Amino acid sequence: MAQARRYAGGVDGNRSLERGIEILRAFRPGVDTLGNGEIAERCGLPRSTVSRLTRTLVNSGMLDEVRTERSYRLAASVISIGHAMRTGSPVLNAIGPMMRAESAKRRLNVGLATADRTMMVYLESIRYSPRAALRNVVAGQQVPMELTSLGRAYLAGIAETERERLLKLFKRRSTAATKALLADVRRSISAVERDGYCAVSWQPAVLAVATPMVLDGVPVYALNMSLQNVDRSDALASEIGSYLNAFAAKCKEVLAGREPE
Amino acid sequence: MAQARRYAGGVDGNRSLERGIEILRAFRPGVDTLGNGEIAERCGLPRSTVSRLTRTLVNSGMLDEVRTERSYRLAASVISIGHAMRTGSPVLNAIGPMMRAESAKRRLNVGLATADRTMMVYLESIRYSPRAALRNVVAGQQVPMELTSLGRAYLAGIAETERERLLKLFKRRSTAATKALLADVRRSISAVERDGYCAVSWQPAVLAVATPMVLDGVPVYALNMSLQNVDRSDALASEIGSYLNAFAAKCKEVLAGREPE
DNA sequence: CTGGCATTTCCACTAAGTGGAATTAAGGGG
DNA sequence: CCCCTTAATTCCACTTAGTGGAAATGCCAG
Repeated sequence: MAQARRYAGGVDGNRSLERGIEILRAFRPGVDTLGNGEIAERCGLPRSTVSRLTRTLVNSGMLDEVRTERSYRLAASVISIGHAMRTGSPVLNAIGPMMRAESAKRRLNVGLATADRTMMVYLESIRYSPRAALRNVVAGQQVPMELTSLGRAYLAGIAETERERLLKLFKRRSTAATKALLADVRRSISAVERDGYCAVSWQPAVLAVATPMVLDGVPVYALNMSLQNVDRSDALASEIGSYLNAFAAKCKEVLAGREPE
Repeated sequence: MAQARRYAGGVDGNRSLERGIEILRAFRPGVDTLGNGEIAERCGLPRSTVSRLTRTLVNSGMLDEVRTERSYRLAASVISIGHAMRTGSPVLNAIGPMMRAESAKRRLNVGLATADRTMMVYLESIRYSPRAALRNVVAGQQVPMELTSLGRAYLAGIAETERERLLKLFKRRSTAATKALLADVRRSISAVERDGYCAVSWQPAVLAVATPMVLDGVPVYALNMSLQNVDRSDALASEIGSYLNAFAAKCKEVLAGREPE
């Protein structure tokens, strides 16, 4: 009744399109090919519907058909759209070069990310390495929001209602240690409010420190700096934190200055 | 009549999904934000329809709304899907590391691309630089098929019917020099058939040599090697061409060996 | 405050999409 | 080699979900 009618002639959106996007999203690192049956299961859609939608996606160039195994793979078009996204991102364009410089100057990794549902996705990640190794960019890589400094900084940066919505989702999906985890997340959020940054080591021997970037006209981003092969220490965290605060301030300045194009 | 009915209850696909994808595609490097009106014009769709579809794309996380200027931007989700594509590409996974090694060994740029409609899109591009500079990856970048060695190698690798279809499209869009250009394209295709590779310099002082990679179960790819700041010379082209032929052969071997997973 | 432009909502219409059932195609033993 | 299982695709009657013109709303500029 009060149940807002989804998918009538109007306000709510387009069902087929939503479903098609959901199919594309079903492909993630680790699932390189999917057959119609598997897609139907994962997305909760009737098989005949999936069959039609995947055909459309193939015709539109978003999926490649793997005839031999009756399955599909993401097509190269998706990376060209991804490239367009990076190219068109004013935030990345403005501070990408600054991130590179900062990484070299401070001798640590510098990353920029924003949210994709309950994950954080890197727009850029500059890995510092003395020999300037090649593998710097892992743009598009996702890390879990609730476990990472990036994610927690993001949570600290968004509106409260949205934050609570997300926290509920984590509660629902985390199987174990939920209570403790959520408390830890809230502690990180408080840290951001107090110090401007939060520090987390969700991967062994990696210390990561992140801060939110709240700007006009774009989603909330998070900046991080991280170091490998170190022990967590509050002194180190606060040193990196102060670098990060200074860097974030500089970035915001630049973005405020060049935004009004 | 004979006009195959598009968009009935079946065989041809889904109209809304196709349109939604077309909207995403309207964002390309150079067009960072688009309003509904502009989208409507570019995609040839009624404005009210675009309004609904963009809303859906926002809800699905593919577009970000820029309230201040009543327009949209590609959202970060698209790069996470792009990342999944690269992660799931068996070809890129297999030969990406080989490309890196080859680039270092031969001291030149090595690229891997495939087609997105009438453009070639890089899956990977290893730029050789003595100081191992950072900016190596331009994955997702597009270059015109008819003007590049990559594109012409690709054309040489695909089925003839498809090739002729594409050539007709070039004829239609090229404003000038069509005759000469098409002849040049055909010359390159013959070169591939004769020598295994073709050489083109569509950018000043860059010599690029490319060869097709025709494999089972995946689209046709093209590999290229290129050098900056050189004069075009047949001797140089044939030297690089022989490197490329050898490298491509090695790649095909590896791919044949590890395909049957 | 008013006029012009752009976007969104409304709404009657019906084509377009849906999904269960039937059909076809694809391996895998026997 | 052929049958049998399993999965994908096509059919088709149904009707909902999407459409697009027109009206309404919202937004700036002057």
